[in-house]
Amino acid sequence: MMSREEPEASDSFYERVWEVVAEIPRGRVTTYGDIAEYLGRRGAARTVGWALNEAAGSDLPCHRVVNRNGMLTGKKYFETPHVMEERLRSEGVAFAAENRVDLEAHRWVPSEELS
DNA sequence: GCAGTGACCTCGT
DNA sequence: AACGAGGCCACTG
Repeated sequence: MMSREEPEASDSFYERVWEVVAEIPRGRVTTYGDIAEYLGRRGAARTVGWALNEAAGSDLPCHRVVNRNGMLTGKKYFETPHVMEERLRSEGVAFAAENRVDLEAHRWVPSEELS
């Protein structure tokens, strides 16, 4: 059989999530729901969070993924709760409130940015 | 194959 | 406005 190795191709839903997260530009943020909807699983926002949990500690910019309100719900899964906010601030992401980014100003929707 | 898990989302009180 | 409960979906044991 032909060994067709495609780095872009992903078998599991998790790996697809990681592919999308890896494409999030610096200084931008997206939501769990947007990623799930882009992958064709509109109700799988929780599963997206699962995928990021598996990716914790990897090179993926999982700090750029927030919930519908722009809150950093996953910050406690980082090395320290401050890492997520520090990284976002260092990238130029503005905060609308404590644990809440300015989603309107930095929102990045994969279905609109990716083909 | 069933039951449990969870970094979400929405509705009802 | 704050709190609780249910629904949704992918993965593991």
